[in-house]
Amino acid sequence: MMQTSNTSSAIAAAPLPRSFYERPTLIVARELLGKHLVRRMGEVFLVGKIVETEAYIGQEDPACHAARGKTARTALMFGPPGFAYIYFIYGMYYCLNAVTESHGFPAAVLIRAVEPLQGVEQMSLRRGTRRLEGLTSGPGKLCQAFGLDSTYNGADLCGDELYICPGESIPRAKQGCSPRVGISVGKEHPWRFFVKNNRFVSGGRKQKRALTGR
DNA sequence: ACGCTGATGAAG
DNA sequence: TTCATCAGCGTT
Repeated sequence: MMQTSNTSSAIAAAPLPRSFYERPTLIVARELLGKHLVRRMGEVFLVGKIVETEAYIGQEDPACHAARGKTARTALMFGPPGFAYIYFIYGMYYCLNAVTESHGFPAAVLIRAVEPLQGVEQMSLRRGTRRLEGLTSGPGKLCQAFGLDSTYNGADLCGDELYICPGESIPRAKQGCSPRVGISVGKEHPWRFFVKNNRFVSGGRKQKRALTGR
């Protein structure tokens, strides 16, 4: 049976079914809040509760990577739902998305932040910091903490290495939404979702500045 | 406010 | 082939 230790107690939950992802992206983005992102390395588990997401929806959404059509990079977004789309950005970071909607319609949910639940030591080592807050509060940070890079691009989120399973359900009243972070187009859509008053939500630089009034 | 860093895709 | 752009982060 599965080993049990302080750092890697077994996760009994099964991955969300593919049908979870094969729905309107805004619904998936909201419902992913509270779910558990899991990376399994043998008997060691890294687990985080998703607390911030963003929806990128189709070729009509100018901020969506697939807005200018299907390319080698964006082909995964056009494929079947429930797979990981991981891209490299700003020369240093990776970002994790879950492909949504039906095969042929390009859309995905960016996982922007998680609350560390399990494997904190591993995450701290990869991140090079001991500070719990800030360990996974951002799309680049969480990929670094979870050790996710382009080798996981296309990974099946319904598989057993990198997957998302039911955690808790976040009631609508505890969800917040806002425009998406760090984009220059498509700002009119409030397609960023987060768990209110959760300290692991990134917010992004502009939003932090906005909160402090600068 | 900037430097870091490299893939991407549009322009030529 | 060059070039601006970039769904970010850390330091200043």
